[in-house]
Amino acid sequence: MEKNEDNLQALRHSASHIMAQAVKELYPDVKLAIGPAIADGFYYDFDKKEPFTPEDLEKISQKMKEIVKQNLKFEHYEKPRDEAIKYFQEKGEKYKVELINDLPDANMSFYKQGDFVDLCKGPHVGFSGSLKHYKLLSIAGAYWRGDEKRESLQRIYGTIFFTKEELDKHLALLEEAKARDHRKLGKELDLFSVHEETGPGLIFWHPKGALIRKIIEDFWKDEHLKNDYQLLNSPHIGLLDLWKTSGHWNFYRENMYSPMDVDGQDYMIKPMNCPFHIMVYKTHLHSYRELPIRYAELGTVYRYERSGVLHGLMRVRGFTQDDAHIFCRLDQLEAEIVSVIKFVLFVLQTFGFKEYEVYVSTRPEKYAGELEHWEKATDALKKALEQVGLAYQIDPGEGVFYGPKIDIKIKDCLNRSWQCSTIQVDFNLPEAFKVEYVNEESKTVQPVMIHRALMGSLERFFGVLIEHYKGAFPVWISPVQAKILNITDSQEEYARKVLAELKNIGIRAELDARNEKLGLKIREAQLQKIPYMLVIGDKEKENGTVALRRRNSQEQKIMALAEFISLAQEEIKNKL
RNA sequence: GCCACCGUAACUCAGUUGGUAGAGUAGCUGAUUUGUAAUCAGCCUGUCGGGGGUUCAAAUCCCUCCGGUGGCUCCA
Repeated sequence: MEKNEDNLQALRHSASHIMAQAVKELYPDVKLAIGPAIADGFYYDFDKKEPFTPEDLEKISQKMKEIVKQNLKFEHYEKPRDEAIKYFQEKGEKYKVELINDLPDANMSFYKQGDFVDLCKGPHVGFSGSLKHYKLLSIAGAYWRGDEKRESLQRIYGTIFFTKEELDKHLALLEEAKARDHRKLGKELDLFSVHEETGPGLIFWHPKGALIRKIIEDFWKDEHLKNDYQLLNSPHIGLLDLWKTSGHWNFYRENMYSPMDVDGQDYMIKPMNCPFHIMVYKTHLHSYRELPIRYAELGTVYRYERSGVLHGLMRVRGFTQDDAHIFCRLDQLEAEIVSVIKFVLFVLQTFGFKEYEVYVSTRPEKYAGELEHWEKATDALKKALEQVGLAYQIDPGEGVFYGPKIDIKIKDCLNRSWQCSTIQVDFNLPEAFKVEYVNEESKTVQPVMIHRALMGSLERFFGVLIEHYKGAFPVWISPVQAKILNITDSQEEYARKVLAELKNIGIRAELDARNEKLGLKIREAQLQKIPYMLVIGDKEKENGTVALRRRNSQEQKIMALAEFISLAQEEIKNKL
């Protein structure tokens, strides 16, 4: 059999059936839900009273082995729907009956291997004998049809490949992902923490993390000023009425915290920055000549997230968006979106992210504003993407309540994607807040608003950055760029001079002057993933040199201090 | 929020069928002045996540709350 992608899907789908067969043989009372192939494996959902244990997984895996050995044929056949319903009703498979009831076809497609029969449109591999290189990975809860009001099922995840090598490679990838986990590295590199005492989903940036954040923020602000944005700062709370006007109270309440009483008035902690930027805009009457007006802010927002979804820096309850709101004329919309897309790509590429997945999300069921506006805005987003030459997919119904959006997911070095950047068109807020400008004919007109975030949130972006680089940040971002390691006390004075000189020209350097052996100092600097280690012994002291060792090689290079400085400056300038 | 699992020293983890806790690292003290990934010795460290219960006795069993993990759902 050929080993192309489609066949891999068939292989995985078949593995899911074999797993279901094994489960049915071991636990006959289990009811079957669904079991598809997914991106890197397969799963099957079961309705079983007692929870599956890790030991069960082992048993199921063994049973699967037996089934594979029997080399059963996957047989395809069809049954008329009433017969199919009757068949599953008799077997007590209520989920299958429900599935059939929702299918339009007159005949139902079945697959059978050995005594195991499943409703399934296929395709499958020919024989169970091909299912050799699999592994069951985890047990998880899942709702029937993804609906939390319905039955809670147990899902078993697994993965399978055609060859042992591919399976091993995939398992190694999972290990590698564990080693890169930003929560683990965040602790090891002392970057951030969360505390039970302060509440989940609230991030504490430690000195090294906060320093990285400052570097990111400085870069961000400088680039925004270069790109004709103006920087704002707005408060963290505001009157509830504002959020009623904006529509958030109607459409976004489940993500907002409860109001707090201040002098008898209800205040909200902000989940978004947009209404505040509108306040600034509205302090003046604006001419069409001024547009587009671009307000940018690193705005910290708080949103209620269900406890089960919180995850390190990736999903939190308080975060800082690298937000901006652009007020422009309708005829400027497309060009403005184009320049935002270009800006996004520039920023992402600077941080080393070169691959993306782009989505255009269209109108959701709960929405504000007029249909005609939605269409215009969606159209502008698509056209802008086409103009920049970015391929995109449509995400139907996934837009925000006030307008359609472009989401750019970045792919990290393990090919995992993370949603960070977002560009959203909004006709609703200008209407709600009566945002205006004066046109050529001296008439007041409503501008269009674009909400956009390039990195999304500093927290998530930081998390992705940590995992992408495995904590070994490029020199320009590294909190400590150079560690000076003297061998004995007698070079300490020279080492201090080196330190002062590096600091003086803006290189972030530290001196490890402890009375320890060089091996230990190297080891610790290495574990902290510091890009430059500068060893200083008697020879270096006498000659005014440093012995450079980089974190990514064992090789040492002796050079004049001035030479190291220009080398480092060059790499920092080029954001390597 | 829901399902499952987990929560022992600052960190990583041991702790047999219930008999009130241990190892490495870190920290502190001292010795050592060391040339590219761990020098040696000594010392210190805990309401075993919180509360309640069962028991003569609970880190271990039960209940409950909090927090974490993997998913579901949702999202920057």
